[in-house]
Amino acid sequence: MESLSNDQLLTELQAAEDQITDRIADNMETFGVSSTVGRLLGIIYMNREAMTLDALAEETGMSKTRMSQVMRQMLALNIAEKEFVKGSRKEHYNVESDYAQTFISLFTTNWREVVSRNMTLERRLRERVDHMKTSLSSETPVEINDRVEALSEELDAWQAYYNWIDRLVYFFESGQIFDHVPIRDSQKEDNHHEK
Amino acid sequence: MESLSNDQLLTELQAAEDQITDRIADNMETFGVSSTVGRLLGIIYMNREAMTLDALAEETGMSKTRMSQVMRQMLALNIAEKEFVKGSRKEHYNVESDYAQTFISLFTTNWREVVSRNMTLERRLRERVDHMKTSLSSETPVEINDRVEALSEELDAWQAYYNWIDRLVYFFESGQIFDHVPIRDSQKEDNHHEK
DNA sequence: TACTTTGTAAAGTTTAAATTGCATAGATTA
DNA sequence: TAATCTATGCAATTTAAACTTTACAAAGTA
Repeated sequence: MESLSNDQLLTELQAAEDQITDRIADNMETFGVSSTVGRLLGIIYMNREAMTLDALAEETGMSKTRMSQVMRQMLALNIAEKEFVKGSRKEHYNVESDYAQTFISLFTTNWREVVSRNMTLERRLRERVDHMKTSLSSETPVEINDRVEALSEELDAWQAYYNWIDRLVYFFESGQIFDHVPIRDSQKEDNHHEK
Repeated sequence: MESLSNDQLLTELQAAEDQITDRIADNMETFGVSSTVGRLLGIIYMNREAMTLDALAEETGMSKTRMSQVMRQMLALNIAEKEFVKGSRKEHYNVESDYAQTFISLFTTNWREVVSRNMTLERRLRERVDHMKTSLSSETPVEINDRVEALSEELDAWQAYYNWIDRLVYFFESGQIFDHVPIRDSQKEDNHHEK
């Protein structure tokens, strides 16, 4: 294989770094966030230090307004933070540099929100079902009785599920997950679990 | 509070069931699938038995073509399956009725795909980095040296991360997660973890 | 055989999301 | 105080996704 000139090396480096950025962006979509969120995460991460909105706009070729919107979204998702840089008035944004930590932030932020939305509705529905139950009598058609009963059981299953997710989120957030699935695989050679 | 007539009960039941379906659909978006996927999941789930494309189209008011598209997607995601019904030539589709199992199917399907896409790229990139390394010499500018080194370390971190996700997926898929976060919470009274 | 029924591909349309350009508030400097 | 610069709200536009219509192949039925 040919040895590479310095110029070729630089080109290769840039290409490889860009591919990593692209893939980070790509993977981020699995969390249901827009690809630009992933793009910025990749760019700031690979830059290895905090960046301004202007720098990001420059890098992506997008408008500064969009950069502002996306960074705000990332702050809300807990995967970026503002960083003070003395001597500069501009806001500098940095991202979590630990992949697994980013995973956990996104996972917990997303699901915590779902759990919250859900438990509220569950409480409201349960009140209504209880009300229905008090309206049942011996003259109520059996079909209706069954449906109310089924609905009540459905709410139980529902509650159990969201309670499970809630505990799951905590399992991740508290770091307990790392006790059972450690970052570094203990089995060095055979690092793939059996089929 | 007023007691409800049978007609009112039926209306209330329908309203509650619809709200559950809607919320299932809503929550499904957290997995990054379209809301219609969630809608169909909710409808078939609440129907408690397999449904045909025509029935789904009827229920949703959408075209049969769209139902076909979405069901195919759900099969790919492992959250639905075809079910043979004798005496009918139509295809009948059913869905997983266990919430937690659905969660796991979606989680593992999505991330397994990410891991796969990723490991392929990682291998290719590593070859190229190795090639770059052989091209380095004592005359190579230190800046280039550093970047190659940084890239190489980045690939290590990357590999460790995806390997972690791979093991994480297995942790869910194999059901080990339930050993540590059981479906039914053991602490009945205090079923919320401390802040 | 011709005639239905079912499911899906291809192409076209509609709807929703992402993105931009402009305008402006707030903060900083001179 | 005016002059300047940053970040963001908002309306307008572009782009991508969801969805529909039409068309057709495969398999069944009469």
